[in-house]
Amino acid sequence: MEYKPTIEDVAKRAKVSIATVSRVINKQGGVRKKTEERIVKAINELGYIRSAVARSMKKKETNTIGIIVPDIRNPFFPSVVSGIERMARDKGYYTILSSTNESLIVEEEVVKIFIERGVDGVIITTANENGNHIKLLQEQGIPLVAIDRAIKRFEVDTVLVDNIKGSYQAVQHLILQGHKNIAIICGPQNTTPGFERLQGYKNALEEYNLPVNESFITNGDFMEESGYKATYKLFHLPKRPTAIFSSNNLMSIGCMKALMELEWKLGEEVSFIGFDDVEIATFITPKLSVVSRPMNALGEIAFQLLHDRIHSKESLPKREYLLSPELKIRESCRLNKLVF
Amino acid sequence: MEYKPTIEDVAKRAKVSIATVSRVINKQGGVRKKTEERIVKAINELGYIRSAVARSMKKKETNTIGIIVPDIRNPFFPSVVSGIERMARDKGYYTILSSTNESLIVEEEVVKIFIERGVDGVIITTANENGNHIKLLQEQGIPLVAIDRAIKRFEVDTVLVDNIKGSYQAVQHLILQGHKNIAIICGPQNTTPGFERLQGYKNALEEYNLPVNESFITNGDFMEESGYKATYKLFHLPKRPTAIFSSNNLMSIGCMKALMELEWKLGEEVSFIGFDDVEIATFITPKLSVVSRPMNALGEIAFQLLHDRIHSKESLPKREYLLSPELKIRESCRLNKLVF
DNA sequence: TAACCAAATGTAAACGTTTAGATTTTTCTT
DNA sequence: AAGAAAAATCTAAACGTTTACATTTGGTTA
Repeated sequence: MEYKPTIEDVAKRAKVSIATVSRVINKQGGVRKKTEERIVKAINELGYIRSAVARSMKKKETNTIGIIVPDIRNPFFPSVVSGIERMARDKGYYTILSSTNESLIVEEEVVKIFIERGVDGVIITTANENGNHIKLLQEQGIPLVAIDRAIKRFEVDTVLVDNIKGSYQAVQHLILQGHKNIAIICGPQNTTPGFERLQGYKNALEEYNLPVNESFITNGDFMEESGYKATYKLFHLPKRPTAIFSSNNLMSIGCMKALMELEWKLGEEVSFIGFDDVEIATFITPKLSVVSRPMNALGEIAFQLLHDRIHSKESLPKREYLLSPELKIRESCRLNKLVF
Repeated sequence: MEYKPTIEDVAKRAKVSIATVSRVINKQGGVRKKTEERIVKAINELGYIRSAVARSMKKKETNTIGIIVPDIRNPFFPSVVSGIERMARDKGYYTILSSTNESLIVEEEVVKIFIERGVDGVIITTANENGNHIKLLQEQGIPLVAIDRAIKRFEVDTVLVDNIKGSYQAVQHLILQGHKNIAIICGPQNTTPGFERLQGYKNALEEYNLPVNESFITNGDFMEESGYKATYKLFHLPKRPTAIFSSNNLMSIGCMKALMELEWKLGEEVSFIGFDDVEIATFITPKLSVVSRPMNALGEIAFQLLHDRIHSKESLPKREYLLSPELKIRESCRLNKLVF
């Protein structure tokens, strides 16, 4: 059965006009019961399925929202996406998801495609805060919400986690355990989380009158490999740090791998705390302490904001959510023996 | 700039007909250089972006493929999806992804929506092999490829990993280490991987003339919790197994959590091997042995098959790929001391 | 039972493209 | 320079809906 019946076929078979068929498909009422039954019967007999494409064409809405994430393999994002998806499905929206691998170019392309496809809104964790594509989106009047990473140059609804607070607390915890030589594995400094987590680190040191040692600040790109390399670098420093704070989950994993290879004893020779919980955290001995984020909530709120904006007639003011991360103290931050 | 320019606006501005504009948008050639320049200029000045919706309407193709997975939070799927996506983007296709949480109902709904939206093809890991939705897809003539889980009732292109072989090898390895009391944590028996992995387990036992002990066969649903519970059950058996084979990654994690709580010594009192590699594998002591699958390849092949089918005029025969899993021996399968 | 009214149904245009076929323009040939 | 051939361009229909507005139907009232 290659032939796809259209609303016209249904109309003919039920001996009514296409307008009435449309009316029953869309449950608009105002159709005599008997006619409706006839139409429903025709629909079933023909196996008619209405074309969302034609509908979108006329209504100028697609009930689709685009989601852009930098890396679908980072478990943080599936969790967020999962939150978005559940809410969206509930409201009759569907999601089209793209992972850009942190590529600015791919991200711009994806946005372009999303616009072509007429998405009703976009939720983005941008790899490219300053890109031209954000402007494009705004020019088209397409609602946008930024998640996890802010977009400062534009007025955009935003839902973030308090990175500064999170990393401040993490580093503070380390300090209170007596650590003075605390290293950080940074994320990219042109992203909100990368930048802010370094900021929180610095704030904590300053607060406790600890000097900032530039050699303890290592660069990473939120990928596992970079956490691994950074750890090696730290290990080979003339004066090693006694504690490491990693700016994200993947880099934490890389860091752990390096630690094992180097036989740099976690919890004894070096304490550790990471941003974002990781599956391995509770399987490593000692168990990893982490800053954990409410990922599902992040997604749900993001969709809610977007949905509001899609359906609001007047233009809403910019709204910002700042969720609190939670410090999960486990076992990887030990008292620094050197203190005593 | 709320107003969206159409092809007609471009045509007016460039003083040509919409047909010529269409020709340059689609790079079909046969347009004088000077005219083309004028048109391109007009496009840029107006910020024209062609409507994919209108285009799809006319061309009856959306350049979209639908992907259905049972659980986006299982890291196996992001990896597969990532493979699909990369290939797809390369060929100008976009993906719309839905995670069904193993729900048959959600899966049927999603398929319905995909059809409405006119996807050009579907890649599915079904939670519901026998569902009516598969038939629907076929009736509509929408190309379909099944991945990871077969759909036996219908003629469907399929790309699987050899589950029987994988679990056979895993269990064989355990047997060769001297284990006779080997337990399995099963997946749902109405899915290909769930069923086949049990089959491979049984085959191995039979091959080596070992009896099948029903109490060693525990039921799981591929979710972490069920692996956890199954392990507890095994632990409290009057006669404990000396080795456990877990049918998937999430259940392996659950199993590990239980092992730790129960202080059931991994590698000493109980050996372990799991289907699918997991992040935690190399962080646990002893390191977990696993059956690992080529996830990216899975996705890439699946897309390739789908793409072929979308573009082939004649109807292709059913094609099946069976990829080989790889046994990664690490440390969690020790010689069974009871042997000696 | 005629006239009227509300409810039900129908008509036709519009949404923004693509494309077959018609027409015009340019180029080539002699 | 005229005519033919080739190239460029245009016209108009079609894709499958939704919807404003027009028309018909059936029921109610006087």
